[in-house]
Amino acid sequence: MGATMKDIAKRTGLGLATISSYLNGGNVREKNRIKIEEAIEELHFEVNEVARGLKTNRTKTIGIIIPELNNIFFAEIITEAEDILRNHGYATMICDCRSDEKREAEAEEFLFHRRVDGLILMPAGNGADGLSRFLRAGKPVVMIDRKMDQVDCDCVLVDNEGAAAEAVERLYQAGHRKIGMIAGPSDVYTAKERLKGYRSALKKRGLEPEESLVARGDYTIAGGARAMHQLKEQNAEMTAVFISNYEMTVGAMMEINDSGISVPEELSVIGFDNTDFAKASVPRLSIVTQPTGEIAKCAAELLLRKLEGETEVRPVEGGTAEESGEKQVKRREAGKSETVKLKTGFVEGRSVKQL
Amino acid sequence: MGATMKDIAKRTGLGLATISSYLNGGNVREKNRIKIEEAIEELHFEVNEVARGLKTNRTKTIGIIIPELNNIFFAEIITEAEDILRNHGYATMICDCRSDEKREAEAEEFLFHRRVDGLILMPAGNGADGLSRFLRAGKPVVMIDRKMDQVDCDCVLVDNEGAAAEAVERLYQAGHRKIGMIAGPSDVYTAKERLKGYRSALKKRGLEPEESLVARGDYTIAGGARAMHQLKEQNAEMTAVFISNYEMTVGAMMEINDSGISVPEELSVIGFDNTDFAKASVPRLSIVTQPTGEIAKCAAELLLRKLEGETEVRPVEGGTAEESGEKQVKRREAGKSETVKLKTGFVEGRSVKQL
DNA sequence: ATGAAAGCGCTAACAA
DNA sequence: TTGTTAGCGCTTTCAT
Repeated sequence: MGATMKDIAKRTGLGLATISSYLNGGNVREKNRIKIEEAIEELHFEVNEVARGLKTNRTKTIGIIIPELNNIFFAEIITEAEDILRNHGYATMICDCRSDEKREAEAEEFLFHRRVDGLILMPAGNGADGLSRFLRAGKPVVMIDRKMDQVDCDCVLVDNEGAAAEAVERLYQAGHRKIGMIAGPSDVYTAKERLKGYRSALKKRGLEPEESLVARGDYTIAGGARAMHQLKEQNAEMTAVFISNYEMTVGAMMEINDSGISVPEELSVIGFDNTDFAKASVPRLSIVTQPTGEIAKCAAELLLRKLEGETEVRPVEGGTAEESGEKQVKRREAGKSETVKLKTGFVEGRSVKQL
Repeated sequence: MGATMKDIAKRTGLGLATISSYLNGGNVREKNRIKIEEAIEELHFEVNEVARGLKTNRTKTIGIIIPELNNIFFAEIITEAEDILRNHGYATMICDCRSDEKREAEAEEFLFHRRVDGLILMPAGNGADGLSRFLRAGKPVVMIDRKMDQVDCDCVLVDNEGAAAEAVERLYQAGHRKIGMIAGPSDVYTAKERLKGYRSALKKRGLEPEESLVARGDYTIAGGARAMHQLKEQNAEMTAVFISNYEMTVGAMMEINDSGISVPEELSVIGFDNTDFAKASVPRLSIVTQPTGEIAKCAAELLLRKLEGETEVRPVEGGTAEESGEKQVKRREAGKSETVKLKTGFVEGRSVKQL
């Protein structure tokens, strides 16, 4: 086993409190400081954060629960969040629950037992029971990409409705009138919002949303391909399609390519997420993008603010200062839960034809 | 604060040891079991794994250090590894070091202070100093996708050389003779191996590897695009190209599309990794694939075996039994470090033209 | 500025 | 089977 503070104390002839004080940046006489540092060096001492956590009741660890790590949208958020949190001394324990409610509940319990100080989660299910233990224990929870009315916690959302509406409006502007949509699962928050945006954009232009123009996918590649197939079968006159998440965009493109449809000549396409794929597609895809970095930043900051007791959360070094003009903060109850809704972006490609 | 074992003891009138015994699956009289369970229920007791970890000196936590979480290859490995480890009661702390040696060293220190029981890492740098503390403390380390002779720890590798050679051989078989390669950074282990494979495959066929046919990328999208550009500039007669990682494949495809080169008519292409992208490309890309699931499984199992003291590591439920025929285990020193080298796969697309 | 001592929530002897 | 007790390595009063 490694050396402990006790060993350092013995070695230097100093008391435990002095060592502790030194380790925590307290004042120590110069002479002693040197002695301590020598002892630490010789004994290879390294603090035991576990013991510290037990004593202070703060593990400096954040739990993150996501539906799929193996998904660029989530992975990007995690990368950024982990970076910010670690810069503030917090470790992150990530649990991938494979979009499964049961696994999600297990992850909540698992992380609670490990006494994480806070939680960032993107719920797969709708049940929020598992969160109660965190809330009861006064541990902050930030929800991402989903909104649950029964739960009182901070939320970081994206303007999904607006994003979908914008995509449709762009297609309308380009002269399209028969605009299809590949929608997501009817029980997923973001999917509902995006569908709402599609419909409202059409209505705004006096077009009646036709049921046949909406195909349900399940946010997977295979589902996207199926939905695309169905859409073409049912709508010979359709000239454009809006696909409402990344995986389905990939699937739809596969189907489009396989069936020899040429984009944008025969069909205009607006996809979702992942600039890389969009850029490498032929032709370059026009897509709605989500501000993954901003999402992570907001979530981490919301959490840190509660954790550090509302004291200033220093901006992470190197973080670009004021790009947050696009942030709309909506306070719900003073001092209580906050909901932040972020704007989406749009990357222009060559997959939309001007009619 | 939540209830502790002491509270349960008081509430039931039993001793601490009895509660502990109950919690750890020991024998407790039926009557008492019920009393304990009632108390746990009423007091909302949940074990404190931090305290347990302090006492037992085992945190049941594994550290994972990777160059980029935001990278499908790594993300897939993590997903799988996290799943297996959690099924064995281990949490995972993931540190993304952004391919930066300094961050990597920080991560090692960070995780050690948190007393992780073991480490899985894919080193960004070549310095292995940070690992010594783990090795000295007797904590198992498994290295993935990289081999460092100075370090004595388990390794899980992929037959990179063989994979590259196979790709080149396929191009040769299709009649190509001027075969280019987009290689990775000259200081990265996998990149070196893949380049070696390219060269040996050519030599085997009596072709002398020409320097101009190899362009160096840096394993990024932008680098892949640049390398592709350079390759075409320098080699008008080149009829095929092998691209040696996923990001560069995306970049190269972007460049190819932008410059109007048609695949495979004018140029045959074999890419690397990520089946989804390959399938959604036009035409479908032929690619070398890496067995991410197997890599994760091997790494996790190697770790668990050391952790659980060489006792049987139960296969995770649902894991397909004997697909491991392709696994070549090479013992280096009995009972000491093991190196596992896994075979790559190949997905046939339509990006290679038969000449 | 430094030391002594108590205790965070748990496990593990050892006794009973 | 169950209870008592002593720590795991640290922080934190409270003295000095």
